[in-house]
Amino acid sequence: MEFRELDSFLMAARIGSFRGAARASFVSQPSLSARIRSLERELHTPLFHRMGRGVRLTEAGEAFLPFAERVLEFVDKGREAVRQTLDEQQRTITIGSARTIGTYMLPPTLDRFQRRHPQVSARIRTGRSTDVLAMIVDGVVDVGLARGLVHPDVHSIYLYDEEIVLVAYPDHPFAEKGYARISEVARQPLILYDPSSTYFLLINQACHEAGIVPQIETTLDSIEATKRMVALGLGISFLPRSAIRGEVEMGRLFPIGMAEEHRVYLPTHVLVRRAQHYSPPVLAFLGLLAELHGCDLSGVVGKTG
Amino acid sequence: MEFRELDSFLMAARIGSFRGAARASFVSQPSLSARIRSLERELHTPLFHRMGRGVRLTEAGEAFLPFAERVLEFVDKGREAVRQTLDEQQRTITIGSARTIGTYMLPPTLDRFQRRHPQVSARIRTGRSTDVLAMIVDGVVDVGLARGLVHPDVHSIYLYDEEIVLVAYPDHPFAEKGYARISEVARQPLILYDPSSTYFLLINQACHEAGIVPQIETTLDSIEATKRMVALGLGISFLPRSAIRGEVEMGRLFPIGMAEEHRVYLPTHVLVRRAQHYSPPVLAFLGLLAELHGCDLSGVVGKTG
DNA sequence: CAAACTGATAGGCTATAGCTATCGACCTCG
DNA sequence: CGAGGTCGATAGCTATAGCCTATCAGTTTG
Repeated sequence: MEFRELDSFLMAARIGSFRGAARASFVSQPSLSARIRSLERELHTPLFHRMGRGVRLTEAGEAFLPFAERVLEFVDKGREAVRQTLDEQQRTITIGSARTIGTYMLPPTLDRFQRRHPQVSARIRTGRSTDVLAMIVDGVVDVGLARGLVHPDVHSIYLYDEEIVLVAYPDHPFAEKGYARISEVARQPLILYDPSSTYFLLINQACHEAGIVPQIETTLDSIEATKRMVALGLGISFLPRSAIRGEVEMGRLFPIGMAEEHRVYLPTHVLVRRAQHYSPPVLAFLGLLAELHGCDLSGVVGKTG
Repeated sequence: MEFRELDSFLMAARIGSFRGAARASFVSQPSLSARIRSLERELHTPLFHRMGRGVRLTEAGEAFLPFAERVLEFVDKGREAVRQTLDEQQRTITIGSARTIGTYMLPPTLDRFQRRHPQVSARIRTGRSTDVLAMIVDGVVDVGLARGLVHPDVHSIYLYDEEIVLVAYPDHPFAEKGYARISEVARQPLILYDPSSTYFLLINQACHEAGIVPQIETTLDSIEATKRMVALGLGISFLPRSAIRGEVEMGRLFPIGMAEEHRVYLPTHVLVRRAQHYSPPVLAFLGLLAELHGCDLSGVVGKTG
């Protein structure tokens, strides 16, 4: 069965004549006759009564008609669905962001992006780095901001290191000194958030390498809540430097310096699904990131030109 | 767009590899690739991400998938609908019959038909001759039994003449004589049925030709009721000979002879829609009629062999 | 690092869908 | 009643679209 056969069938049924249908379909009458004949042969029954003047549907033709119509109707709907998807792709970008990693970097970046591409609307989903990877793999989001993760279907491009700094309240002894040694940290009550996150893992790792066992007083699930608890003097914490800028300026939190070898860095990567084609908003967003952080995207978007 | 393209698209989407889909579709991998490429070109967008190993649907492909599925689904349903129609055509015949003309001839004919073709079920619709013609034209019935009518799309084949006989009750003076003259009929109260039927028209015509004005006492809409009224002695009537056989044998009605030139004959024809192909039951029914009445069907069914 | 996958590409063959020209049947109109 | 204008079917030709095999380039895997 061929679409042109269905087309000719419907046209002939509507017009009531092969010649007329052929004229309307811009084919010769023998061609249209052949199409109908082919369809009839496939269905093992005539679809039209050929009379002196014009043709008339047989019962079988009458029965087939609505299905032929719906077939072509669904082809049209499919075309339209693809068209809409493309349209939407031109105007939307969906970004997945790990909370610690992308949350404080994303707003200014996004602000800049939307200034440059005002017609593009962005949707943000947050989660842990592994969740972001899953979102990328599942196609739920177009790009992800997370720590570097290895997956055969995902490109992971390094952007920058987020420094995790020791933070105390302004009256804390560390704040007065302005720095602390790692051994001293072990004796202080620590407030950390999201024990399943990369951030948590890195801090534990750093402590372990320094041979100390941190005294974890509290864990909670929000950076903002952690900042407030530190500000209230309930303990000290490790937090991303970009997350505490405002509080430091207002004098409510105080960053504590540490020896070079004990500094903790959280690497931020941008993740995209391996594909040949990326939508214009995705390409623009990746371009902006490359521009801001000086990273190399040639291995990702350079593949097809 | 072509069906084989949709087929290949669905297969590749399901299997996740062009090579595998090609194997499953019994075509070469380049052919399947070409089909997909053609579809993508028509939709102005890639439908698959080609990765090192296998392929993965793009968003557009994901959007198109359900429509492609439904298109093929409706093709199948259309095929099935045609198949069912054919099946039913093999087992059913729908007959339209004019009440006066076919009612008393039809039951024995149909009985004979069903004895010969026990698997065929028959549906009967009744009406006046003009109604039967309309049923034929509309395709509501396969064959019609009516008076001969002219319509460009309808074959009308003469079967036999139904004699309309004068009928009286056994004690009537005509019955004692056994015959009557047309002038005598004019002085008798007449009971006729269905003033819009061909039967009524013919009787009026016969009276007019004989120069008499019939004294129509009663008209009603049923032959059976007419027979009962005649039997009760309320008047005399003209009725089809085949319609009164039973009552005559039982001595409740008496047929009155008339002069040759005043006899009324109602010609019975079989009507079929002009078509090249008739279902086996229709052909069998027409064949039975030809056999019973010795008529010639070569102009109807002989067209295609 | 070789072997075994993946899909893309090139070249050649062939089946087919299209065309024009014509035929036979039917209807219409002078 | 015959000429002309419909109708769909048929025949013969041609261009092309779709298929195949062979091969290439890249990726994954043992």
